[in-house]
Amino acid sequence: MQLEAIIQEHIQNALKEIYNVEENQIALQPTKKDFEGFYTFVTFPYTKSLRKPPVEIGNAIGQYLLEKSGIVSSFNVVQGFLNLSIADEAWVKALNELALDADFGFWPANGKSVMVEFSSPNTNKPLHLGHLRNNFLGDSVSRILKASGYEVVKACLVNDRGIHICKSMLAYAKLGEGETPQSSGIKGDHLIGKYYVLFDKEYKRQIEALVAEGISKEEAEKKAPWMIEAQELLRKWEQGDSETVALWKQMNEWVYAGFNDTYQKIGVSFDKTYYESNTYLLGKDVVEEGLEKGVFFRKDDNSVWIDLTAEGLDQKLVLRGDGTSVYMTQDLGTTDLKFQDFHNDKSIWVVGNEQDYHFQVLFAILKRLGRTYAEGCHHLSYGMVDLPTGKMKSREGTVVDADDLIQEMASTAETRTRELGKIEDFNSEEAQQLYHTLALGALKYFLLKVDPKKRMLFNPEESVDFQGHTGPFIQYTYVRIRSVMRKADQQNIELVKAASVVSLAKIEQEIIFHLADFPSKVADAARDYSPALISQYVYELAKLYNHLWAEVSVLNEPEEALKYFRILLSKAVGDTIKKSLDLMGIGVPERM
RNA sequence: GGUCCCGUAGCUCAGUUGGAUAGAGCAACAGAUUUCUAAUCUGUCGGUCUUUGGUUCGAGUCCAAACGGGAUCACCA
Repeated sequence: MQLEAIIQEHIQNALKEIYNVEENQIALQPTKKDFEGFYTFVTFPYTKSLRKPPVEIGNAIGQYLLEKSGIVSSFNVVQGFLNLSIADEAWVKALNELALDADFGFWPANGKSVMVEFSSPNTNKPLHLGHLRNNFLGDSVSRILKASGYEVVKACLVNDRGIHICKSMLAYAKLGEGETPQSSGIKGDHLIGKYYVLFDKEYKRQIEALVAEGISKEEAEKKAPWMIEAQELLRKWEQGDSETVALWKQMNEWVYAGFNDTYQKIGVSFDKTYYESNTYLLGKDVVEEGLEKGVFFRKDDNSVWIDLTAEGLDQKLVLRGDGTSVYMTQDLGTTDLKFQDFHNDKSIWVVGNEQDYHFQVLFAILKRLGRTYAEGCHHLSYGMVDLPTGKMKSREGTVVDADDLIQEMASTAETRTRELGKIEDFNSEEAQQLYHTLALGALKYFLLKVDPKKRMLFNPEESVDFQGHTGPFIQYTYVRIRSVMRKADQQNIELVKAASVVSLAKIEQEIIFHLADFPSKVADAARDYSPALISQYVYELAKLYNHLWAEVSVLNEPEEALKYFRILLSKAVGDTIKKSLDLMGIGVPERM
């Protein structure tokens, strides 16, 4: 049983026995650094009902805990704050319980399932920094939900059709001259992205030319020859024109080869992939259903709408007058499909905050339609990643490309590692593996440590660091621990329960206190869909351990019992760091 | 203009759901290595928590308004 739970139970009993008050929610908080103790119970809320001064209540409960709890070693009362210190035997007992439990921090299956949809790339351009935030968030949230007891389905909806794809196709057909990833040596997704940029360049030139002839900009955007041709291409694709479809398939193959490479590099995978080319016609039956139920209505031009003004939203189009789909139509269809496929209790969409409104509307419609799964739907909205130079735009080529960035980080890791010269016995493959682990650790940690809903600024010059509050800092702490564990192993020291005779330093108590908090942190992170909570937790843990490291020695401790205790403590910290980083999709090296 | 999100140290961010004297990292400066990995540790410097009201024993946290930044309000996806 957890220390916190034990104390809470005793406080409950104390309130009952001393004041005859039944209280089922006892809130404890960590004691502030400047005060003596670990757990603090605030008595202010009880002063009114008990009609006693806060200090008196604190003293009475403190005295009770001291006598009856068996784990409170001393207490002090400051104003209405009852601060409790814990006996060393209780700390050691807590460590013994958590250190030897391989599943510590993970919650048992709760019988519920959740789908996390993320990544959802467009097939006309390679992944950039913004996509990385999406991918890392989705992957990490999936891991966190799994650790908290859910069965998780990771889904990806590939946006593989539409006018944007046709733009790349058109530019390629006009200018490609048969270029292939093989012939050019360019990665497939980058090759397609190149033609997307080329389209945009030419398109802009055509607009300017038309404007120069006196046509309005708006008109020019519609009348530019390449735009007309791209739209023609889309029509042909929808009609199944064999030549168009063949080109589309060819270019898709290249893009997927490129994507798979990147996904593998960043360690992201999916359980189910949906392709929009298969699902874009779905949803029309939902529109029919909505019309029958009177949820939707038809306007004179035959278009179908929903009126959501009662929910504080607007009227929203769900089907065009000519009977063709819009984004919302498709999403209604795919959401039904996803539910039919997996019957998930919850469904999470990891999508940027520019689509907040879309999801508000989608969820409102699902409720109106009486979908049973509507309650479990959640949009995990995250802010953009901005550059010092402004926004990233694929069309204009002003993006931080994902592959380039990872490459750059790996070479920074290499430079740094070489300077330190600690892995000279590594072979080339081992070294490359290490640089990759460090590069991704730094990048993932950097993108995940910030609250998802905040937009973040990425300064390539200084943002991603290897020192301080970073992934490599935490990886380094793990490496130190592994070094100790290897040496302990060489000395044939077995990992056993620590004896309770040892007298602990404050920092050792603090570490156990922090370790004991891990399971509830996992639960919090799952509840809030926030990897940032895990990142804060593991950073704090690494800092505490480094503090211990500077203060005492593990293996050179002369007192045997204390030495074994510290080895066990080190193991527990190492395991918890590894688990935490794994929840963020970050790997740990043995040495660095 | 309507709606939503954000505003904390020079910079990047925490702040455990309303608790004590608001914390980290970076940057700057000063120290620590005969000892388990110094990608580390210790210290100094740095604050009108955007502003003004309100709620109460108590507000960075909750409510209202204003100001500043962003997103969105397409028969694009």
